[in-house]
Amino acid sequence: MKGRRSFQQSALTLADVAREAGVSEITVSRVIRSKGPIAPETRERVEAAIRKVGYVPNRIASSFASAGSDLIGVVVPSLANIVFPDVIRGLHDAISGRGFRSVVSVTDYRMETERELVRSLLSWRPAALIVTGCDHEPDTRQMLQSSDVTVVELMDTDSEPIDISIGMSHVEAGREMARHYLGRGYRRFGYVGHDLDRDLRARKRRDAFNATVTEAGANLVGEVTVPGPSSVTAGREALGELLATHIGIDAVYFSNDDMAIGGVFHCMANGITLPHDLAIAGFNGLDIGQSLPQPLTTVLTRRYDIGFQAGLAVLARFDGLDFPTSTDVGFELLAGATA
Amino acid sequence: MKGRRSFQQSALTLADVAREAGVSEITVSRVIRSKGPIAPETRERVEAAIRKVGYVPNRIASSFASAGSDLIGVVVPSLANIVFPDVIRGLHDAISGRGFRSVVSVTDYRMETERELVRSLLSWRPAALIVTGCDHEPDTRQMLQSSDVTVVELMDTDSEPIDISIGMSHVEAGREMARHYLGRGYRRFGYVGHDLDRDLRARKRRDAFNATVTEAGANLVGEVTVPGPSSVTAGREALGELLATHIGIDAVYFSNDDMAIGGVFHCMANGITLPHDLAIAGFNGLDIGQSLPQPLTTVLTRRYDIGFQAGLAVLARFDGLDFPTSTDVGFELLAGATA
DNA sequence: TTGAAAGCGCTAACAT
DNA sequence: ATGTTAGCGCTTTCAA
Repeated sequence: MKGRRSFQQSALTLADVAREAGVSEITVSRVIRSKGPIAPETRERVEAAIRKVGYVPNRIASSFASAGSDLIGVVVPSLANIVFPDVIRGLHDAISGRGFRSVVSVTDYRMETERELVRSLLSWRPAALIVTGCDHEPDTRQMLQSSDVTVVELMDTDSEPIDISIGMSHVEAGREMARHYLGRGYRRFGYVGHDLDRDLRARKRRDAFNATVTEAGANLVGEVTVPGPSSVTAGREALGELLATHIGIDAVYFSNDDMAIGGVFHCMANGITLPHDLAIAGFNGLDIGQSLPQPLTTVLTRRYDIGFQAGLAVLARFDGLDFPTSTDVGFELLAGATA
Repeated sequence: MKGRRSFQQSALTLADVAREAGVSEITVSRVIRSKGPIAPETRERVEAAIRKVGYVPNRIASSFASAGSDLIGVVVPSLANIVFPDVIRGLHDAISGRGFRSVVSVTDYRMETERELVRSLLSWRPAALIVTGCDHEPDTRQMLQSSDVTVVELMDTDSEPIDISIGMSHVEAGREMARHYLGRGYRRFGYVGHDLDRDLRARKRRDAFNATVTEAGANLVGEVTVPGPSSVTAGREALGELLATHIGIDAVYFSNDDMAIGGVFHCMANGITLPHDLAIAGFNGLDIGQSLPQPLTTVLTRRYDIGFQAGLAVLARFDGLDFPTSTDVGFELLAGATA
């Protein structure tokens, strides 16, 4: 059976390899890091010795000695839908080749949790810290600012960045969908969302949507928000509730595609014809929404790109290069067929 | 602007806090780790000093000194659908409270990549290494076996575990769906899948399904597999292709729910009535499939549980407790309405 | 191109 | 309840 505490490991060290190869520790170290001048012959001998004894370098020790790690701390609010996994995919594709690894933590949309995770991740002396959104507790902001690590704020470019921000304007996305609806003649609106006290970007979109339709003199007839996270099931049920309790709604804005797809399913199951009887729009542009018999009207977000750009930003900083303070990856309104 | 290389950090150390609080370094260390006896009065003084100077502990140094980290290496094949994020959610919920962090890496279903990631993660002296599946390159298996870390293999219990395995039988899942179809009188089967050379668990399900229907004397009429990863769009197109090139198929087994939901959408868009004209079944029991106007026939997998149990296994080992070598979390056939 | 010496910041083990 | 000592395995700096 395996050792229990995971700790004490194959106690092989540089010294063991050095002895085997008949060189000094520092030479082995140089070979491993491909740093400094090494005679080809020496390199081969050392590499053979490493293979022979089965040496696994100790990154804890090397990070310690060089006062910094190749870890990148990542703080996301949720892994419950595909949005943040998409971001992380993009990040990995940018950084993996350079040997960086991500340490992912999840806040569950709680600001206090974010603060503790940032504190904890900072203690790993990461090469960078990537957080979600631009709204943080004062303490969190303070820690991020006063630490010397590269900080990347993702998703949202509606506020001043701490260091580097990469994302899009959620205010603009909400406005854009409102304009789309208004342009198609819809006037009596409903909203179906999830927990807006926590998901501040969804709130921004809704507020901007509401402001825009109100300015245009249209009506906000009703709103249903579910207490928990977004899901297809929640969207389906919430639309049922909205339509049961409010009459005359001709278009519904959903907090995201998961919720909106649930709305589409409610309509399918209840003989409501889209977009004739009701218009539906979401946010994110998920593959599944575009694969529906009638493609979902939505806003395509470039989630993978956001993660990838974040990775490039970290690499640029690591290499001592400049990177723009704020990068707007933009979004695209997909007209679809549901509105 | 921020320091570029992320490295040199607020050079505060235990010594600074110790000086401020008028105690020794080890006392500060004990307060931080809540370890060993500390006078309440001393604790307060130290905590005040930590706050005053803004000390952030150095986990690299502490891991180094104590010969092991609180990091848990996680190797998954993909983050492109919700399955592995669900696993990671479960894992986080089990371990976060104890201060463990996960270092997530993605193989993209490549065995060679898995080997390199395992090698790299091992060098962090992790508290545990969590990998996906029970099929690995000989080198990988060797590294995992000879290292002293706790190894947890996820998802698949169809082979002998290296150390601890948590999952379900994919062979049994494939058989079960075949029996379900056969029991309902279907006899002419099709299969729609994604890249089976890489996704070995999907392959196990298909092979078991095929074997079972063949034993029953039923026909495997045709199969379409797409080269890339699974997706709703791919499933929709692939079913179109299958039906265009093979006649007389009355039931299709999909490699997973993403693909199957695409199949459902193809049917919706082409006037194919489920399950009268065609039966469809998937695998995973995603929320969205169950929210369809006709709930998808599928096998519910306990992904979150698998991750959570993996976390419990790691904690148990860390605490020097036993944990079962193999845990089968089982699965549940959801009859749904599409088959 | 290679090596020797020093030390990174913390914790384990052993006093007191 | 607190302190002293030693050292974890590597990299940095300086020397040869």
